[in-house]
Amino acid sequence: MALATIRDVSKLAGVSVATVSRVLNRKGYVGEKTEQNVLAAMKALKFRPDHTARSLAGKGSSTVGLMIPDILNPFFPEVARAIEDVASASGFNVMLCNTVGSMDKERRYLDMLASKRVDGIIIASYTIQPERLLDFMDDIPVVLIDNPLPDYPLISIACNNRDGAALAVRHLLEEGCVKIGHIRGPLQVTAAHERSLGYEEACGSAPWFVPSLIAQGNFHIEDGQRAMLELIERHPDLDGVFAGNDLMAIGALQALYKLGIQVPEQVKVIGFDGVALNMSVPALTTVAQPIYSIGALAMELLLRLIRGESAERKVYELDAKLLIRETTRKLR
Amino acid sequence: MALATIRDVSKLAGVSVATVSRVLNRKGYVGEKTEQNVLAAMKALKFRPDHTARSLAGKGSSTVGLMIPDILNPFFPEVARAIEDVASASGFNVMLCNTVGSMDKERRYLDMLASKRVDGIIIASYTIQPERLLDFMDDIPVVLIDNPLPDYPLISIACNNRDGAALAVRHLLEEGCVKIGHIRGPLQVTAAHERSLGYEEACGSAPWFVPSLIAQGNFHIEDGQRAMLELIERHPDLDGVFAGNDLMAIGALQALYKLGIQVPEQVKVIGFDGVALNMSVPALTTVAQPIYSIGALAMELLLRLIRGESAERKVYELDAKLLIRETTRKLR
DNA sequence: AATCGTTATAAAAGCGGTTTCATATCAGAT
DNA sequence: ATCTGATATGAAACCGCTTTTATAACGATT
Repeated sequence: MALATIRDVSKLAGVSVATVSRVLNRKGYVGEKTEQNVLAAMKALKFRPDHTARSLAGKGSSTVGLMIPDILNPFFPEVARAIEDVASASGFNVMLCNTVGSMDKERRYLDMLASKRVDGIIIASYTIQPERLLDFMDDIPVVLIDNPLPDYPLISIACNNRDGAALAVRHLLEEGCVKIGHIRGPLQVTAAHERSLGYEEACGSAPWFVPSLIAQGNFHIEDGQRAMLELIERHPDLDGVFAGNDLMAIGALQALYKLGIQVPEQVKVIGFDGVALNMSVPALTTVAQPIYSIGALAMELLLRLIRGESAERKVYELDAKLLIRETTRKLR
Repeated sequence: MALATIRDVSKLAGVSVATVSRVLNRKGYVGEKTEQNVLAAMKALKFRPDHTARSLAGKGSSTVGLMIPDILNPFFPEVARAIEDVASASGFNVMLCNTVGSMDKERRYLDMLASKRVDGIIIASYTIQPERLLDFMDDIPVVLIDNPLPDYPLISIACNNRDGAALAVRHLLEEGCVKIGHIRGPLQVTAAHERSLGYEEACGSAPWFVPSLIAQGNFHIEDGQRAMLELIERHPDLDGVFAGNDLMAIGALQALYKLGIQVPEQVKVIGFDGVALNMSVPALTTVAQPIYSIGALAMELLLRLIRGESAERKVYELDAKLLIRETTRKLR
């Protein structure tokens, strides 16, 4: 059974297609009885309007694109979840675009999304070129997440990385640390940079501070392991570590475990992100980004843009908050 | 600047729209010189064909739907990643549908996907009704993952849960365990059931076996914690635990940590799934599903169906494999 | 010289909706 | 009795692309 069209319905109901369309969209005048007939015909034929045709005819596609660098990074599923929740509540679908950080895939996806006439795009990217974006935005609204471009007239959502980082370091200080190292993220990522600024803000002027207390990694678990080993070698008297993200903090934890160093007794560890799954043992203290809120806000603002409502083009900054668990403070 | 249409191009190139379409699709006769003209016109107008119109006119949408219960469960991002990789390599897009396990959302999404004329659907669901699915499959090819429906003529991909579970328990036995508990997953999930069958297969006839060695949970970390506490209370002499998935194994680990019980010295723990991120300390021994392969195979088979190529409608079972890490065997 | 298969292109008919415009009815106002 | 505005409905154009059908030119066959 091929799917029924609006014309089939109109025939069965003995009305014109225009009338069926009106019923479909609850728009324009339709007689009480006519409406009933049409509705009945639809039911009888299992009519399901063709979105494709509908968007061709000028309505939107009710679809938004979500471009992220890597769905395996637990941060992004949570963002995706929020976006999907908000989108779905407004009758929108989400097209998933995993760019694996490749600029080429990014470009191809952008083209593809435009071809598919998506109504809007949410992008998390460390490599996107602002000019390409601005080109696009004439036709399709865009919202950026995670990595803002403050100097361009576009909407970005991110958390206050600098303040969050300072929060983390101050917590370590309050818990009694007197020599705190930092495992910072990739140099080109703004968020990583901001977090290291927060670290320096909180302890850069301490008498014990030296630049060699900072190691570097690419946000992966293995980087955290390696960096932790480096730090301990350089500073055996280290008693606190602030990692630029949770994954590297986990890596640090694993390295300390292998070295036989007790956490939190000998060294305290704090991460950044607060990804939903709290899987480590002992449980990782961290600075939690409001990940879900970031995603939800991004989608809400995108919806505003899509509907042509006003929305200020600026960087929306959300606060991170301290989540004290077991790697900085002994239980009981 | 509104986007250029095929008519704009035809006008600029001084040919008919049919010719432009032929150039676009490399199909039918087109003169050498004409083609050059058309190509030039396309470039000049930044022409980008409208996928919407194209699919209305009978071509596919080059889009597949991916329905999963929860993107926050780390199993699914990995599946999604695989599916996206394969899809994207063949010029397909993926529509993300997070059902949060709700049958209602499932139904709505299925409708939506059909309305959008997706070319195929990959579904992971514990609640889907086979009849609805069969209805659909006349129009749209479907591939199931994770939770097979063996009694229906459709393609499912899953791992051999029973053998994998037996593998896990035998590993514990080999490592010297003499009393092994099991934290099983949700009763209605086939995979969880299969895994508990594997457990019983491997040790159900051991002299020490009693049914109270089996606790139950819903695949979440907290369930693992609670179940572990139950088991230890019932059997203080327990020295091994096989959890039905990694999340519950992590929960078990956390519970043991709080009880001050050493892992793996006093109690050994093994999980199931092998999700990409190995975050626990000590690192979790587990039975790894070939998650990426499951996703990739699902998408490959779906592509075959879409292209009308032959594909056997059966359950494709992939082997799980033991991943020995630190929760069952002391390092060095 | 008549016939035929290739090659090259255009005109037009969809695909399944939306929307504009025209037409018709009917109740109330004048 | 006529006019007017609200209510109802249908015919047809249109969205941007694909595809079928028609037409024409051309070299090769017979």
